[in-house]
Amino acid sequence: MRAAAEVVHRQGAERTTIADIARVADVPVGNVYYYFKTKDELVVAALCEHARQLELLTGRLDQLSDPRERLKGLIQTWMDQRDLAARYGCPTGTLAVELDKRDKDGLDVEAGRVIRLLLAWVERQFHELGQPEPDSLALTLVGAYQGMSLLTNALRDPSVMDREGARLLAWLDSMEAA
Amino acid sequence: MRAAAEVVHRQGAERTTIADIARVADVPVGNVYYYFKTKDELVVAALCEHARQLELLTGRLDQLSDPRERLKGLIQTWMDQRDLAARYGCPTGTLAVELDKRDKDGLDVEAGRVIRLLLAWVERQFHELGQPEPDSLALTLVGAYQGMSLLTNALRDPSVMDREGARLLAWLDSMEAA
DNA sequence: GTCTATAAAATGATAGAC
DNA sequence: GTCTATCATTTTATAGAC
Repeated sequence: MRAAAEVVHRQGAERTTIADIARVADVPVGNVYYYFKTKDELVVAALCEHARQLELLTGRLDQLSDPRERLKGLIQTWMDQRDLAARYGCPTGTLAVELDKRDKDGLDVEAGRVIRLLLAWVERQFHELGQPEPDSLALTLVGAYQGMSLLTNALRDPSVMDREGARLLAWLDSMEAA
Repeated sequence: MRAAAEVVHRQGAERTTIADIARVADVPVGNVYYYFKTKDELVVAALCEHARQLELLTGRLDQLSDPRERLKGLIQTWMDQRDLAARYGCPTGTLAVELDKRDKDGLDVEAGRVIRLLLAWVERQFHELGQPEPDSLALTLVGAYQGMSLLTNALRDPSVMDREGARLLAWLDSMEAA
């Protein structure tokens, strides 16, 4: 699953072959099919791995007492991954983009689920901050992150992440506490 | 080229076969290869088609005398395409995400070029508005668009585009003229 | 230039020995 | 549970008639 998440992030779901994942996981190709009946199940596994990473992160941030500091910690984590983002973009966002092109199979919905997880956590922080429209603010913050990840990636320029990240931090600081 | 742009937007570059494009263009598969030696050349063609559309749009907007109105017209155009964005995302952005996963072939750079085209035009408008850091503002505006397109698409919810678009319009209106 | 038929390659998936 | 060998399918790309 870890290999799947890593390779799918780097190469994209469609370009990734079972052989690619098997090589990174250091097992023969046939063996993969003992645990995952289809390639799509591997993609779901990659998605779950990202969800798990997100829960680990928000769990750590929840230790902080101030919701504003939690949000700033989230943004700082994103900024710390600027180089990875410049090369391969946000793992969840880029995978969602790819899966959203599909019909029929419910994989497109799966990708949305991880993003909803992030949105819900961010919304909770804004709510605790006493903001009047926490859902809209969450949309703006997560949207800004996905947008700056995409531009960082498309322009191959990590400094985009720094500049936009700094703007978001200042934005949070400028908010009135309730 | 029009068929390529359309199908690649809907299905993504990797999932799109030459046969898919040929069917939409209503020509036999073999004929496609008379004009495009490889599949990648078709992807480049789709990209050029998007660049052409962008130039048509900015050309129309340049007729407006006020740069602020030009930017608002751009955002309004994006909002008008909310339903397409909810189903398939931003044509240029989603294609860029996919091509950025590649190595070696220079196709990843090609995708960045179209986005740079948009960034440059937006930056020019902010410059004419007398804003001190037009490049940063352009990054913020285009980033916001890419982010809200991705969320609109991942959540399959056109209203995301409305809410975030309205926020951007208000943001533009709140800017001091120079 | 247009089209049909087909070659060539890549890759998802399985069978069966161990 | 692990691994090798292989099948079956899809898809890129080409050959050659018209």
